[in-house]
Amino acid sequence: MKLDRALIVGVALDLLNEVGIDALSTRLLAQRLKVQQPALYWHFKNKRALLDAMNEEMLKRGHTHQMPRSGETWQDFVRNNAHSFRGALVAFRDGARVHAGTEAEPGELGRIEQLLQFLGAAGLAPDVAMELLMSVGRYTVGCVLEEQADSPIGPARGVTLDAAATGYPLVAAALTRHRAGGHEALFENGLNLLIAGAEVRLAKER
Amino acid sequence: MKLDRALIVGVALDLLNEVGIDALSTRLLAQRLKVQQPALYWHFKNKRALLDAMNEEMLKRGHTHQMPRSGETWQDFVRNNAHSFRGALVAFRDGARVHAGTEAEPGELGRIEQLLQFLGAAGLAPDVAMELLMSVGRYTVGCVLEEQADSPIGPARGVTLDAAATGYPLVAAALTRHRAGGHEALFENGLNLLIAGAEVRLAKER
DNA sequence: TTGTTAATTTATCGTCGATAAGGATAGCGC
DNA sequence: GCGCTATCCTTATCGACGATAAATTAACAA
Repeated sequence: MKLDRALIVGVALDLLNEVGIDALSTRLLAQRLKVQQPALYWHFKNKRALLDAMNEEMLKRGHTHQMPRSGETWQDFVRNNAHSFRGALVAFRDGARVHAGTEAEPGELGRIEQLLQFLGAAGLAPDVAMELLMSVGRYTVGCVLEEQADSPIGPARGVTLDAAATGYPLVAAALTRHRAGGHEALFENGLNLLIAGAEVRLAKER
Repeated sequence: MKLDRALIVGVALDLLNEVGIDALSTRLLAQRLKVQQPALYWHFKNKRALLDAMNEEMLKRGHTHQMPRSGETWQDFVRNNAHSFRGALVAFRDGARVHAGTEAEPGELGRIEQLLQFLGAAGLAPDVAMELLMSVGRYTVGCVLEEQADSPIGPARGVTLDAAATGYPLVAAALTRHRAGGHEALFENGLNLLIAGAEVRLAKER
């Protein structure tokens, strides 16, 4: 079987889900590809480049809602866009850590220009819109990073936390409410705060 | 010179600022301490434990505003608290990456209980207050992570980005506005969105 | 058939985190 | 003062990692 970048990235993503980013070595990946380790360096100049490509593929597969759809309000777009981004990161083990290591490339500028245009039509000045998008992006990465950080295996952590919360009634109350919604609900909540905050800023500036 | 945990952590933090987290090896640290590398393993069971201790010290030094001060509104507290947290992370090179690797320890529960009590007095239900605090925390980590990610050396990146933005008037406009405030203003902006969002949620639930 | 380019293997480097085993040092009962 | 013990550090070494150099094979054009 002949190698190429797409195949390597695909298998690397599979492997990422199996072993996590800390155990994802070039040697293990090469073994899975039935190839010697240095072969990878023909297709990628170093591991960082491979991880960048994995990040790109991850987003390409999962981040489907990059542009506003027809009839979408700006609030809905920001919300859907953020969920799409989060979904892409959550879809892979340690997805957020893979993403966080990459440097924001230019080339996305055309898309961003269109977004600023869309949000501008709704009354958001370019800088305000940009700030909102960046805030949501950073919030999203922060959320998924923490979400994927805990519980190497098993939900033991949650139990321990609940037990420790005994004696702290308010914390306990808040925790049980959280347990219901899970990570996604928690994410949605902060996202709503950001959007609501942008709404009042928009209302004030009119 | 005799070693102890505090000395090791202190020198490790100095070294972190000099070389960054990727080059911070146990060997380099040991050399700086005029000691052989395995000596560190008497005081810390592994490197993870050392990084945890560095994180703890980092927050202890910089995160000074953990509890509300007298006369502080809940909005001011959340804002000040977040700035204090951010300040602690920004104070060290790769501070956010050091922090992001650590797992949220229990033991902070007592403090959180007090915070929920304080925010509760302002009308925020325990779960709402908790969600706000967590959202702000994750947003903060996401922000600093990205802020510390770019520009290994020099502001070359900003220039390249500006150049690339030519032809995208809205992006260019937003960028120049950002250049003025820098990372801190950008952080403050998203923080204000979160707080404003929480305000409207509070107003609605009354 | 020969020459050339692309793709991979073999061999090896230097560095890393970590462990095992032993030596040194200091305190302390006796 | 002697020996016991716990603490703290050194020496030696391991296996795994990312990466490079050089030799080798495969593919294909002239």
